[in-house]
Amino acid sequence: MSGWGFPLSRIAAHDFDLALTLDSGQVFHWVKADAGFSGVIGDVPVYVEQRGESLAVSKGAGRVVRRYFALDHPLSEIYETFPKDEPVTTALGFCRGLRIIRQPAWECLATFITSSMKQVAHIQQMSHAIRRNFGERVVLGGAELFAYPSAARLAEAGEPELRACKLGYRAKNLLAAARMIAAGEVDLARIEKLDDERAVEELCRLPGVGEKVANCVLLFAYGRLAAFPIDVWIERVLRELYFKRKRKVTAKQLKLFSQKYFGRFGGYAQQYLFHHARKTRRKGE
DNA sequence: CTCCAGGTTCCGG
DNA sequence: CCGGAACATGGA
Repeated sequence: MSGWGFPLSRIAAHDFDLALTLDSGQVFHWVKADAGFSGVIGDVPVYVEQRGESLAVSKGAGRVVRRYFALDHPLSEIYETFPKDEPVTTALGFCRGLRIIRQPAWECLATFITSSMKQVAHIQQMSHAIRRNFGERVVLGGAELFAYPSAARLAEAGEPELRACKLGYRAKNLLAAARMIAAGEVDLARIEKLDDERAVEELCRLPGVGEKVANCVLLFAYGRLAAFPIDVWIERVLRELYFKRKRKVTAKQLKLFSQKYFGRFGGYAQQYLFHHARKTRRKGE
């Protein structure tokens, strides 16, 4: 039993760091609760708590949790494919146990549409506001949680209601994207069948989705572990650590370099470099 | 107050 | 293809 009076069950979780994973900027709605975290996976309210090499999870959620947190990813095999250079080695030492999770495609996509030019803290606020205002309310023990609203649900919202969630100019994009998905103009299930390049192209048909967001979705929702999103942090890392004394380095060059240099699990390397940079960089530098 | 944040889009070289 | 600018909002 947990402190809030719902039953727990235990599942094995080797090479997994729950807190690290939830703090790595992949997903934005989990909250600390008791000795663990509570959140919603799809429409299932879940409590998760790390206990060494296993997890205590709210009863019945074991299978969903295993899949969501990608406990089947072969981390040691993935680490072996990493380039043996200083930046990646340092990031790996900092991030061991961080897993690339498998989020439901729509909520991942929608959340990253709202992420542009926003700090993680603010993305969290927007995610919570959208869930609270439009999402299905679910209950776990005494606590109430909210699922992410479907595309169809958001499609019938008004732009002012979305702006009330502090989305700013992103409201228009999220609304338009929700309408296209709800209308079947873009089919997220079909993305599964496309190769990475085609999938990015298809996702980029949605307003507010460019290459960076599309790659985040491939990586964090579709399990395309080679996808390598290049945001401001990773761009800095690449420029400063891999192109140290180069005059002009274009976006195209950064993309080509990262795709061939980091290999078939480049997404993992990217996430480790990102998280390490974000957590260790002081503002003056 | 200023700076900047897990960008995208549009526009002129 | 490349560099700039506009676009909202709130932490730091």
